[in-house]
Amino acid sequence: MKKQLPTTKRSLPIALIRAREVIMPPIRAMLSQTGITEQQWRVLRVLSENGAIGTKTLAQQSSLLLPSLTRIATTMVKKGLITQIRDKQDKRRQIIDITPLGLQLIEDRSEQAAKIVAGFRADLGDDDYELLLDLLNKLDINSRH
Amino acid sequence: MKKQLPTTKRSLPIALIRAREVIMPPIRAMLSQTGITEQQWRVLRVLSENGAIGTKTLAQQSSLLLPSLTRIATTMVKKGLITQIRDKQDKRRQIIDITPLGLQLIEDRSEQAAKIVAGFRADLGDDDYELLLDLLNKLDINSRH
DNA sequence: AAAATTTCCTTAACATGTTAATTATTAAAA
DNA sequence: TTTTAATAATTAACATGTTAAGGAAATTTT
Repeated sequence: MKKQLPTTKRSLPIALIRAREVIMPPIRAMLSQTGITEQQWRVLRVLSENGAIGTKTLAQQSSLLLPSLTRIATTMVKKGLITQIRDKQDKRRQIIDITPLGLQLIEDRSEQAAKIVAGFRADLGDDDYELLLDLLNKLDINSRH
Repeated sequence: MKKQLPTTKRSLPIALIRAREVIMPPIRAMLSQTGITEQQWRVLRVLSENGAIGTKTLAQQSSLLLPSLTRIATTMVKKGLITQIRDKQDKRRQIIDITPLGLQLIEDRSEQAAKIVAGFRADLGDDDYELLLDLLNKLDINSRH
């Protein structure tokens, strides 16, 4: 039996894009007040949770490709949001850390960001929201064959 | 009670990005054999399902912003995958249609694409797969306040 | 230890994402 | 009907996504 391609209305890749289109606008509106991008916000969030880490790890945890992070890091250093120091033990590595200014930015906006998240949670309902996160994570875990 | 921002590990925006990172590589591998991008593939899919439509509608249905579609359309016309004709009733509008070459490309790859989709469906399980799509769509629907 | 391989990161090149401004055309209002 | 407003699409500018290639330092082989 020949497999049929699902309609674009029932396509997982497209559904994931649409979901992001729904989720992001209020977050972008919030970020536009800060002068940083969605990706820069993710970098600050990861750093504030984990402290100083290598570029590669930071890229993975903030879901950025290395070439993107290289550029973003340059921008963020100029803005004074992060520092980038070469590791003395292993001179290939760069250690990135958040600055007080970066921490301040996160602090200033985290309540506002939390409210946006809470809004989506309320829209979808607590149970469905958690279920959605679980299913997305399951997709992630299953992929590590 | 002050709302807390969830960990990046439990963030919906990040989970959506990760899910896409999981889903896309095999699809990109398939597309790399065709010389078109993921976005160009979406455009062809939508056109093959709906026939000739205006640029704006096409952008919506293929989840692309108009400026992106403008550029993509130019590329695709050059490649001979689509045609772009100005509407005679309303000269502001452009009507985009798929060419036989574009249709051929879809046909040549749709079985291969369907197998990739079926693979993810199998990984997640039929029920969870449908549930995930439903939840993503629900997010979409609820957003139209 | 010299050569080959691997790892971390960067650079390059091109496509797309995103927001704002602009043009051309149509529709609506005064 | 002249002006004004709205619409469809494009252009511009900058940031990021994506793949490939490159450079420097560490690791492994021989």
